[in-house]
This record gives sequence, C-alpha cells and structure tokens, in this order.
Amino acid sequence: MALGTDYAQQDCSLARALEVVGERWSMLIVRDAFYGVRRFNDFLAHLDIPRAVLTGRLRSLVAAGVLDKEPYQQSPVRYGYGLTSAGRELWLPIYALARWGERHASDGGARTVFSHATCGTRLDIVGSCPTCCVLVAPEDVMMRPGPGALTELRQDPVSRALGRPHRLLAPIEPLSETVGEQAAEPVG
Amino acid sequence: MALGTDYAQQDCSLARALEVVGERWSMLIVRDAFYGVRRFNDFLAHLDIPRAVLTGRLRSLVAAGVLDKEPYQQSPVRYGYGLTSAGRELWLPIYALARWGERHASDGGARTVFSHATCGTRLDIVGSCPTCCVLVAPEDVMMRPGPGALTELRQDPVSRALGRPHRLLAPIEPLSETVGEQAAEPVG
DNA sequence: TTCCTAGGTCTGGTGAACGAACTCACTCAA
DNA sequence: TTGAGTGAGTTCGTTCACCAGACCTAGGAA
Repeated sequence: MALGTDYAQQDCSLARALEVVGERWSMLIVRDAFYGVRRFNDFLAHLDIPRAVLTGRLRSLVAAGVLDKEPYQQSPVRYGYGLTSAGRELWLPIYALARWGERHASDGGARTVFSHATCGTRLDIVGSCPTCCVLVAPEDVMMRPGPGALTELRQDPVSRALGRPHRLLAPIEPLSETVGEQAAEPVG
Repeated sequence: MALGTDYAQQDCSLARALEVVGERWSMLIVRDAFYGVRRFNDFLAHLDIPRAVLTGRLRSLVAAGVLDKEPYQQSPVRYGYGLTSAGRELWLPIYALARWGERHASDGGARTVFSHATCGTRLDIVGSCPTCCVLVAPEDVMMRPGPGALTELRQDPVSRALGRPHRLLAPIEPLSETVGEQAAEPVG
C-alpha cells in the first residue's frame, strides 16, 4: 500500500479525492498552480519541497488528470505544468479549506485575500461574489496579500511576484525575468 | 519535522489548515465524525486504520480544537469524540472535496447523496439548497447511499447504519445496539 | 573548454505507517 | 472468584515514504 494513497476500502468520494490530492505537498502544488506557478524550479523554490518528492507529485498529478505538462519554450525545450479543467475544479475545495484555515488555524488575519476581478468584492465563504451573486471561476479571481501576510518570510521569485495583486491562473514566470513592470520597489 | 505536518515556511492559510487535517486519515476521521461516529472502536472498524495511528490522530484533532473528547457513558466511563464548532465548519471543504472526487476520481456515480433535510433537495456544488436558497448547515443535511455505492464492500456496524438515510452529526452508535428500529433485515 | 541553467535521478539516513500482539480497567455470567 | 468479554488504548518489529544533498544530462552562453 502506497503511503498516503490507497484508501481502497473506503466507499467514499472523499477517499477517492484524497488518493489524488491527499498526499503531503499535493494540495500545495495545486494551490501554486492556481497562483500561476508552472516551472519545476519555481515550485521547488516556493514550496521548499525535496526535488525527488516534487518530481513524484507532479507525475502523479499529471497521471490523475489534475495537471498537464506542456512545453513553454523551445530551444532548449522546457516543460511547465498547468491545471487541466478537472484541476481547475479543485478551486472550490482548496478555497474552502484555506478559508477554514484562516479562521481556525491562523492568527493575525487573512494571509491572502481573494476578490472578484470584475467588481473587486471579496469572495464569500463558498467562493461566490456577494455583489454579482455568481460563483466566481478561478480565472476571475484576484489575489492580494491580506492583513496577516508575513512579507518577510520568503524571498523567492514566486513569493515576490505574489506580493502584488495577481490574477489566478495567470502565469507568474514573466515577472521573475521582467521585474519592474509596475515600478516594483527593490526589496529590503 | 513531523511527517505530514509542518509547512512552517508557507505563508498560507491552506498550509495552516493542512497541518491540522492534511495528514493521512485525518480528513476521513473528520468525515466519520460528521457521519455520527463517536467511539474509538467504530472509527477503527469503519476506517480500517491502525489503532496506534487512530490514537495519534484523535489526539491531534482534539489538540487542534477540531474534535472534543467527552464521556458518553458512565460505569465504566467511556469517551467519545465529537466535532467542535470549528470542526463542524470543516463541512464546506470536506463536502467540496467529496463532490470533486465524485466527478473526477470515481466511476459509477455518487457513492453518497447529500440533501437538505427540510425539503429533500439535493445540495448543489457548494453545499447550498437550490430550493430554499440557503447554505445548509451539516446538522440539516441528510445523507443516503447514491447510485455508485458499493453495498457489498463493508459490513461493519457503521457501514450498515449508513446504508439507510441518516442525518449528519446524529450519533450512530445506538443503531449498533438497538438494531431494528426501522425493521432492518438481518444481513446475509 | 568551461560554466550556467533547467529539470531532473540517485542514495543513505530517519521516522511515520502498518499489523499484530499485548495491556489495563471494568463488567457480566457462571 | 474465576473466566470471558469489551473498550480503549500501548508496544514492537518491519516496511516504506520523506528528506537533504550530491550527482547527472542536455542545451546555450562566456
């Protein structure tokens, strides 16, 4: 029995879901994919995850149909990882779990605030926009640091890019090369 | 670093939540608590979890404020585990994840169907009642086996009790002692 | 030719998960 | 008062995933 997977005796959709995203790191990898992380080394630096574990988790998530692996540049060819449509549907459980963690497992307020990109209203507890009365798709969600964010904690390119408002699913890696498109101050 | 916990470098409420319910078995224990399981041996039989692991997980969940341990009988005193208010708020992420698993990680349709107890309408994707237009609290949710349920899979008392419609959070253990309150046929 | 970068593999040590056996306190029936 | 049963664990040896760091490979760049 693979540790962390295989709840075969459980006749339950939750157990099936946990076989896909229930292993250590898996859900944080999917979260980062929503944040726009696509490259192996960006996952690596942002998550502080052992390389071999990241390799295995990416492979599992691709096999499960949550991520797909596609070239993002030629010569030399480099592959990135993006959410499939099934992966994008993980937005609801991930958002719900993050909101629970914000209320019951964190101190100092929300680390990250999610709002409706078209109207700016903060999403409610289930991920709907109270102003527009619609369930907001992840590509229409803006994220920005909240009052509880610990800005000093990390200095990798992904964390720095996420220090400014960012639309979910919009790729992050251009920021790590063309820094300064919005007059970003040098950190420190 | 404890395996399965400690994402200390992650400035993220999701990581905080996963430190509480992200370890193997933890979320299934909370799910069973929603189903009304309260006794150590019932968790044990329904989950097929090693005893030592169950002991550790229950202790962690009590320490995290998700479950509380209370005597459910005297002479001899026996303790059961029930959801705290923080634990009950895990209903939304657990329901969302189960629905994702039903659509993307299962075959043969929903294992379990959740509906609004007061009107009978099946809950929508975020756990609201489309008829009453309210977010349904777990104590107002009825669960019953769905078209994809594998009725032959398990024969422990909890699984048998859940083979009939059951209200979330209603304790299960009376059924394992006073079998027959609804003319249940003997199995086999 | 050497260095650098991206995206990995490989390896040895550590520790959690697993399953089975054992413990302990208590009750009940003979 | 002996023995069996129950509930809720604890102990122990084996297995296996996680971890950190070193190493590898292919294609540019200096």
